[in-house]
Amino acid sequence: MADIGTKGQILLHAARLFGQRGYHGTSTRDIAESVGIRQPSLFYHFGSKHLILSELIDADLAQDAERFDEAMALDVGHAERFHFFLAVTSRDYLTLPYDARGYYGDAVFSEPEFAPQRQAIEQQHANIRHLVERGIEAHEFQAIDVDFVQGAVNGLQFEGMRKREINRDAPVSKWPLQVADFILRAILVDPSTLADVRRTAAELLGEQSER
Amino acid sequence: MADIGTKGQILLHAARLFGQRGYHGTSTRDIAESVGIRQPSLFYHFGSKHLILSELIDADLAQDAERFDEAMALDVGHAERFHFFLAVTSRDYLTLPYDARGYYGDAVFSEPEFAPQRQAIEQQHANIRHLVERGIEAHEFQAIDVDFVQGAVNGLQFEGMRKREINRDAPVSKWPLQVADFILRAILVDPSTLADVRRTAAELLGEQSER
DNA sequence: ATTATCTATAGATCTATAGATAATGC
DNA sequence: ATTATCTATAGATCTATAGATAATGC
Repeated sequence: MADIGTKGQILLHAARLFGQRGYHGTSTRDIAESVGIRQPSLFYHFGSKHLILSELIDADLAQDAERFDEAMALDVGHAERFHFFLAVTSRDYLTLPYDARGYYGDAVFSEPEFAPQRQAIEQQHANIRHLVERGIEAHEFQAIDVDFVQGAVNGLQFEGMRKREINRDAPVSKWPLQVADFILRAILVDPSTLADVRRTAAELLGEQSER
Repeated sequence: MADIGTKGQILLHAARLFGQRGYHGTSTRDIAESVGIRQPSLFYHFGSKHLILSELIDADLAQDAERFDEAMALDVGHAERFHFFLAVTSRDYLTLPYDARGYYGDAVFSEPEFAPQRQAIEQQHANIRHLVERGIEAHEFQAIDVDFVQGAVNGLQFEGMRKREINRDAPVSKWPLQVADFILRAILVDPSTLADVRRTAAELLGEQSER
């Protein structure tokens, strides 16, 4: 285990506490106590409480954007591309060193301090809609409401984070492929092709470094 | 519009604010100002802040339990029963006079004051698993992980509430059937039967009073 | 000199209680 | 008498700043 320093410790403990109790349910004193320092010492590393959350989210969003580019660069069918994207992002969310549960779900994002993050989240949603639209155009996916599918993806990814937080021992390793399978089966024109799609996408997933 | 009295106004405004900013992000002063009374006047109607949230949740959970009993009493196949249950509960969540978004998603539920609600939520999850298990035994549903399906149902229902809160003008009326269709298509042994399942279930839904 | 912590505390909240006040209903 | 509000405020937070202190590195 690498030494992540006090700043890293703050991010780690803040992420866990925000996930468990929400942003407003966690005080800077809670975070400091968890890290083992005094409350004002936090402000040496972060200018304000909301910058702790911003830094956590920005890391997640940057990774999501990278995963979209990776998926777009793949020379495979739209079903395989979307399956890979869903599985890899679901896995990312569950394996991040700083746990992301409670972030997006937390209503705190409607506050003005987080306007830049809201914009990045909207970009991510547009990326998902784009993947689904291409699949529909290629007649691999049903002519389904792309906004609905984007919402379903969101809902399932949040739920994965929530479940992990509630039970740390849950068999999280199965979740990413379950999410990808579930969504693809629901939208594929021919669900019987799912086994093939899954095989190809799972290979791509295996090649990915888990970070 | 019926006169709901000050207590009803408090529930209405608190529900909206909890949904927008979370429980800890909403002060009793915020609620009182929204209603148009002074902050201490809230405590004439509710003994404490957390009793406002408890009352809101209890109403939702009681309705969910009723819907499960209704679904179990139907003399139809397991696919139709589950489709009906998903559509009707999704619709309930979106048409409640006191809006439920942010409640379950809010991490506040892990706090000790809400232990009774946690127990009722766990019962609701067990009900969903029961519906899926019966469908698997009857070979109408694939041999899918019932815990995963329960989580997917949760994730989609939360997402519906979230989307409504963000955009009040969103075409919410389509969402309940979209959720039911999406989940059924993903778990049915033979997805080509979905159109028939949907027809039967949608009729049952139409017979239901929207409350 | 720089880095990273600490103690002390300002000033702004927050929930909840005490007790006064006014209106309604017997 | 009961119901529903109000003003005033206690007492417990919360975020953030000021300024002291100690350790490390030139």
